[in-house]
Amino acid sequence: MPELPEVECLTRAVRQTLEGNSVGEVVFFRTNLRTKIPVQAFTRLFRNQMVTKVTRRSKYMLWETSKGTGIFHLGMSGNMLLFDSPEPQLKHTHAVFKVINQQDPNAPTQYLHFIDPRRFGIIDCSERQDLAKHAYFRNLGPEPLTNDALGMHLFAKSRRKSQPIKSFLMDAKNVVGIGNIYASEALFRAKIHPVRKAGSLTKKDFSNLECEIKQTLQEAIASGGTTFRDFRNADSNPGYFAVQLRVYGRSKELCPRCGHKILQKKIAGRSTFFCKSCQH
DNA sequence: CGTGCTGTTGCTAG
DNA sequence: ACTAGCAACAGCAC
Repeated sequence: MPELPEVECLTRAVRQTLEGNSVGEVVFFRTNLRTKIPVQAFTRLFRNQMVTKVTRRSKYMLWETSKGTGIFHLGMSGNMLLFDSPEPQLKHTHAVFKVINQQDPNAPTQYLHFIDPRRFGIIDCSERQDLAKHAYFRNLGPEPLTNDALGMHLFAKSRRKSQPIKSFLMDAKNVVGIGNIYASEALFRAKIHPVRKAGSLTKKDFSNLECEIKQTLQEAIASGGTTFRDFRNADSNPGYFAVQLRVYGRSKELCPRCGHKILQKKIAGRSTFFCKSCQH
């Protein structure tokens, strides 16, 4: 499930399936997810329209047609899976999209299922051209993987902030896509203590952190790409990739770098894992 | 059986 | 202005 690497891999899989094809019927089994699904508008946007682009911004997946953009978010437990059947195959299936294969009309019809047990996900759409100004996106910080001045940006934004660096990293106004797991992981790798005041970090700290954030996310995407390539497989079940997490979920185990015990502590209500002997 | 956690994020209250 | 806390929900470990 969905931190940025999971959303990125799922977006790539959906891109393979959907780009250049169109969505046929859409069936909604429930319309009250985190927000109300605009069924009418959504149908107008996709009926007999080719999906020209499938992209990711932050943890949102976007499906573009000439009429507008479908906006999807997986929340905490969302997933998309491809099946040969239009009937729900799993509990908590909220929507099914028929995929019209333009290239090969003889190929068996496939159906993209949207599943989300905790219903914290979003299915929405917009007709506007300047999507960046949409309420979902207008306050978002830069993408961590493609921004080449990420360290400097974070340094500038963090001046005079007393907030713990971990919370600062998880705030999408500063940088998107760093969730609870990868915040602990990136800070461990950068040897920075999670409760340090964001404003106390130096330029050098942030340039180091930039590298570790990028590597952590990229490794997760690389390892997820293989597990996820085939998402027409109910076993590609919601669950994190088989990346080795170095500290997350490993309290009381030994630090892989120095052998001290890994600690767990709540920061802003979220479990945080770190090694107090090698993170300063 | 409860009870307390869990991937997100936008709103509220201090 | 900043920051912590909470709510929306199902499922799972204990």
